[in-house]
Amino acid sequence: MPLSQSALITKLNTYAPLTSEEIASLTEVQSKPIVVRRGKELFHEGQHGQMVFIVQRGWASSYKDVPDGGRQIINFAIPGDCVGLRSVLLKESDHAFSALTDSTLRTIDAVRMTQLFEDFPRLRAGFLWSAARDEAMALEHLVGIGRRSAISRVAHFFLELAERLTLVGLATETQFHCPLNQYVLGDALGLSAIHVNRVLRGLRERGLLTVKSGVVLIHDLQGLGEIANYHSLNPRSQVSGSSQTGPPTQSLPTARLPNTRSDN
Amino acid sequence: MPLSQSALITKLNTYAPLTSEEIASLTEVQSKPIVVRRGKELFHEGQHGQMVFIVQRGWASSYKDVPDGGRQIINFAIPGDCVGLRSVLLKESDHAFSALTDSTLRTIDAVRMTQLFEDFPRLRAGFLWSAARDEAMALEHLVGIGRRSAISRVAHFFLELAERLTLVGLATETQFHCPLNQYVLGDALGLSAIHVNRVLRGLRERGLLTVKSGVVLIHDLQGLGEIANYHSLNPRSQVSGSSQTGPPTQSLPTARLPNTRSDN
DNA sequence: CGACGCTTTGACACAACTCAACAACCGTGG
DNA sequence: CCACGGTTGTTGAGTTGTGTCAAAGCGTCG
Repeated sequence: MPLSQSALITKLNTYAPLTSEEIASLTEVQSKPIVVRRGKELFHEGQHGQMVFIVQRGWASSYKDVPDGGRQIINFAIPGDCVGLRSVLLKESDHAFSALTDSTLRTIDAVRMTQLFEDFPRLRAGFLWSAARDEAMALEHLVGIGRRSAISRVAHFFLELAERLTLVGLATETQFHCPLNQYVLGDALGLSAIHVNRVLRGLRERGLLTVKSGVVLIHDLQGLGEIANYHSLNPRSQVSGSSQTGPPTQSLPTARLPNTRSDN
Repeated sequence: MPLSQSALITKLNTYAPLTSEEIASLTEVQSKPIVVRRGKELFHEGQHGQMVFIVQRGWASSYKDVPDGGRQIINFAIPGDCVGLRSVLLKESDHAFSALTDSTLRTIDAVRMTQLFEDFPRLRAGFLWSAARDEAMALEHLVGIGRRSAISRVAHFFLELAERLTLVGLATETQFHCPLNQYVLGDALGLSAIHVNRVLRGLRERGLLTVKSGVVLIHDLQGLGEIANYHSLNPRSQVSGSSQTGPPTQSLPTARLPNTRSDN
């Protein structure tokens, strides 16, 4: 069984060990591998998406277009990731999904997915748990864009990416391949591509991280963790961004409580 | 049955009509109403939150603190809203949750919730659908903060709020009560309170919207919809922000595709 | 070789933040 | 009744982070 196939299983196993029957059924409901070229739109916002995609090889992204011509990337999907669960629940997709590189994916039809979940409640629980985890990442993303400086955002992004890639064996402690150019990074981080460039230069000059021809080198995990104030998704591999070190990059406003009675 | 109690049921009914047995059980698993003062923290980030909160009266907020002293509000909970489902799935909460006004809530214990979902799959489906809807809102929020100008964000925020409040009978077409001060708004919208003030002035001067002593008055729904580029959560009550009208407030960068082959 | 995609840099503009001060409002207590 | 402090809203002046525009450098590939 190829790595990328087992990636999803490994992930679900983290939640609760799967029986061989569950694994067999999960494999069985999946379509044959689909190979797509980079740029291929798998589904668009508003589409009545009745299927889930599982990435086996390559990178993809979930995003929303804004009418002014820009877009916001919500999440990058890497091998082992499952995209579109929420779209199935909502009957129509609230975001678009495209391949960033040439990729291989499998799909699961919504109906078969539903059936699978009825037959194997533990699989349902596992998928829900995985979806909850993705949502937690999206929230962290929200906080980053809303309340963190550009440099902190970028540092945070690469740390999270490194951790995710490590989980599926696509990164070592200090380096990984990353096919995202600065335009794409900008769209993900809510920055202009040019500013991404400046921030990357800053990180490079501080000796923290280098991005060169599609390869990310992490020179100073600790230092990055401090700038990013990164908290690992996995409790064990905590980077421990010491919360009191260094001058705050930027001080941000704290809200006082509203002083209103409830009269609803 | 008080309005606020029926709000959740109404919401779930939108997904699929509930039987009286389902309604009875849903009511039965809930705790007695809990009355809290404004500022009360219901749970904090990282807490092993084994319960779900349902707001009956008052306003609350989900948020994450950032170490620099700022925070990002993820969502406001209004009567009928259910908070903490994801926390139950993840075993620990990825955000904090506090009352913004004096409020009344009910809780559902995680264990009883699980049992309820096993007994009534349609209730489970309803809750999941509701959660998916909340997440769709959070994503829209993400896009707003990442890719929209301040004025567009604020306009969008109030339109969405108006729609949500209308659904539970707490707003009319043109006005509603809103206990959020400018500091809180800033924390939600990724802006400083002072800038919120300036943006509100802008909206007022354009004759679009007024906020005065806790009451929001919408003067020009159409105009707001255009600035916000708002798309209704409910397909029927579309505000139809005409996508081609007016000069773009701000033009934003579009990413080109990365030119990298997949070699994962 | 030229075309293309991507990165890098500089100069400049502007949106949003900070600091500081003041005004309006409200409940409390003298 | 008025003085008071606390909270919130308003405004101005100055700063800064980030976006825009423009141009050049540099691999890679056909």
